[in-house]
Amino acid sequence: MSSLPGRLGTVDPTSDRAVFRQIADQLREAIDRGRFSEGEKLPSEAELVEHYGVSRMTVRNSFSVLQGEGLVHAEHGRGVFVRPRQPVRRLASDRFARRHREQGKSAFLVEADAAGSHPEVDSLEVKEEKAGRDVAVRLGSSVRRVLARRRRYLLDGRPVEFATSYLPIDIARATRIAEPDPGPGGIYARLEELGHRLDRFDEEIRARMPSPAEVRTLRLASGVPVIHLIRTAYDTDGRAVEVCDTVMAADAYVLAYQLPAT
Amino acid sequence: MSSLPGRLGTVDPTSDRAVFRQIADQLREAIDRGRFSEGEKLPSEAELVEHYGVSRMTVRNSFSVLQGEGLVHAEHGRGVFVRPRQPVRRLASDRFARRHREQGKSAFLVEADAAGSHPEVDSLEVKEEKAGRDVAVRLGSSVRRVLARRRRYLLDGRPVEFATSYLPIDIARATRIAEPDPGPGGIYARLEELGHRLDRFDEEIRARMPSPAEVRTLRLASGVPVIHLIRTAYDTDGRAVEVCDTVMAADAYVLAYQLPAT
DNA sequence: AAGTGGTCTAGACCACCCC
DNA sequence: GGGTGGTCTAGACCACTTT
Repeated sequence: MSSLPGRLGTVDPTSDRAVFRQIADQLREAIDRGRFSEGEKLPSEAELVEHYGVSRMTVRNSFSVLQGEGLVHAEHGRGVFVRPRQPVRRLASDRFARRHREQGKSAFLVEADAAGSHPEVDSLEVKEEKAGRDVAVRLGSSVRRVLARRRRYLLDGRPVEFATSYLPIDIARATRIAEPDPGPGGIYARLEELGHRLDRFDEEIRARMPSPAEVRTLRLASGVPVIHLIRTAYDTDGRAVEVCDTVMAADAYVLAYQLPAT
Repeated sequence: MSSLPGRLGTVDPTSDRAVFRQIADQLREAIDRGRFSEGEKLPSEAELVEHYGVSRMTVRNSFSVLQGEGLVHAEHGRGVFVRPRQPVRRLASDRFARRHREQGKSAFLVEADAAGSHPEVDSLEVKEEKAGRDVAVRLGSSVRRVLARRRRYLLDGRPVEFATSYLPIDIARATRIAEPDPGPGGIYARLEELGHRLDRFDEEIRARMPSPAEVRTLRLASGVPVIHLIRTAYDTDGRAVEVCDTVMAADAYVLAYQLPAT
């Protein structure tokens, strides 16, 4: 006989709770209690069909519940696995402090190296374009054209973040900012050299399910939301000099802020 | 004939892309382009079965894709509807500033009133308990027992946030903090009166799919993630005096932080 | 070749909502 | 009562992974 009865119970077809929910409940509890550990393969659909005496669609339905919760993921031809918790990248609110800018390398690379991960940046694209609505609202409606700097960040080969910086064209055109490599300290260092001493950042944070495009770009498993962060940088004249739009795989990030209790 | 051809196309069963994904793509695009507006009912399963010439499960499968993306929600016996954008509550990083504490009412009530919404707080529970691991880590491992203050926040009848404050028992026991109504300015005002002048807050932000319990408590639609915020308050002695664990319906919130570019 | 999940069909019965 | 979504069955064929 199957060894499943040891880890899973039975279902009650007469219960008010749908059978596929009962199965999902049992699998969820087994995972929570560690009876299936991270990365471990769950019983196959066929095994569960046999164990519970239900049709295959019922079993698949219960898997889809767990996938929606981000608890498991399916691999075609291999099985359904307990989703391992991802290595988490911690983003501190002082990550743009001037003192971190003095070194040559970007915050992302330095940080990841320190954490023992292998960081990469790809899909670098720098181009002029028309400011979208969200960008124009934040840079000021007089800004029609912007320089957009897009890049994707990867950790140990896994895409974790996709970011686009938008800068008013009158500030960025024909400067080092418009080049793929903006040089040591990144674009913030260049902005300050251009006379735009940075004064403060506004950050807006939302969370939502990803669009199909985001699922592709970040290779997101089902049941993984994204954190959408929009940062606006202001210089000491109060002018918005950059809007950075960042979409992060939520299972890879913790954002940390330190606030004074003024 | 059905009037659907005007808003929806046809599918290609020989395509590599699964039929239910093609249908989901078309519905998504129609929604994005406003051919179905917020709150509007999508064609019924039966209509789509007829229009596309596929089985009902295929249509349902495409609906479930869109539900997972948080784009639509189904109402039993009524239909499938385009999810309206929720009224959004903006949480500013200075919401705990001392100047906001002088008034009598809680930040939540004042803010919501100002925004023209009807705020409520319920499920108020105040009790002593053993500090959980996450709480003990932040309050300091010497803190074994805590006072827990739980409450749920609603906006216009919709639950949007569930929060629990944990305070070291030696600070909170037998004070106004241990009462359901902690009085004007809330527990932070009481903490300061007790000699714990607040110095700073640490906030950690994560996003993930909700647990079944959170789905119930916040009456979350499928495809809506939660924002999980853990705030630790420190007094001027550097002691952690409160940990507040907050779970928010992600579609109801934007978190806003203002950071100095030091 | 065997086992796995991915897609799809064609039905069935039920529970809920609205007229 | 008629329309809607919710659940479930019992098959079928396919694509992918592993042996």
